[in-house]
Amino acid sequence: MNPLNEQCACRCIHQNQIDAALKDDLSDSDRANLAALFKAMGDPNRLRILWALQNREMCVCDLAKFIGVTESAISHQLRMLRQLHLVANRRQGPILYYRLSDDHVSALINLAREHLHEDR
Amino acid sequence: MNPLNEQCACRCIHQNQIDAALKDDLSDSDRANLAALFKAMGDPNRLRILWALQNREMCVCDLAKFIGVTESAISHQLRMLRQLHLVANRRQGPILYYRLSDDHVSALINLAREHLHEDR
DNA sequence: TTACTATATGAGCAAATGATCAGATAATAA
DNA sequence: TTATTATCTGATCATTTGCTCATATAGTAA
Repeated sequence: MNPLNEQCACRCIHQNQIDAALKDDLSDSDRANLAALFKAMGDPNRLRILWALQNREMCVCDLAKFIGVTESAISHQLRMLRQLHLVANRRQGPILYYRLSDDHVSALINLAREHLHEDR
Repeated sequence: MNPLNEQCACRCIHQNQIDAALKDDLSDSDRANLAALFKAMGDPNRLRILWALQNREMCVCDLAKFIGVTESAISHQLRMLRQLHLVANRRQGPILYYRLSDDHVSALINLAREHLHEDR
């Protein structure tokens, strides 16, 4: 053992730190759900959709033209965003108007922008 | 034109909404950087790393054992997290101790957890 | 210098992702 | 009913991702 106690038997492990990390680790479901949420926001096109919906409702074909992909692609993306409760919609005749489902979405985006724009 | 003005020449577009969305759209770099940030947090293993680093510094081999992957895998992930300014490190001898680089990371995770756990 | 250890890097590959296309479904109107 | 329109779904495919393995680099000590 060296005096700093920085080494260990099996390839440098600080076992107490590992045990502590395991003890307050995220639950399986929290981990999966959190990752799914961030992953959903981690695609440029989905992020653009969310950003645009901060200021207005939009229908599928509006979003398709806005992003520049097929309506099918938008519909697939909106399904994911719906399942994660990031967007909600209302029907008016044959048209579905999409909006952000709550304030957390905007808050997350703006917090992330703060991180990006902070001085270093 | 129907009375609700819900239709349009080319497949249901509300052109004014699209124009407005384009006008206040994210810049290319903001969009890319924001998406990269969320995408980085959108992987279960990277999220576990960030979560663990909220409460303690950890070295590469600690994290490898904690997550259950090779040190190489951890090193690759930490490089990404470093480049996005999500983690920082300090060297003590041959060992690099990693930590969260600022409070935004925790804030983002906790805000996302609020979203997940809210009543619906 | 050499030996040893912690971390980083590049190649390669299986799995996941995000798009398109074709076709299904749901709502409106004739 | 049928026709039309908006949206959704499933199949498919090129690209991206995240891992492991082998190797390179950097720091410490003899």
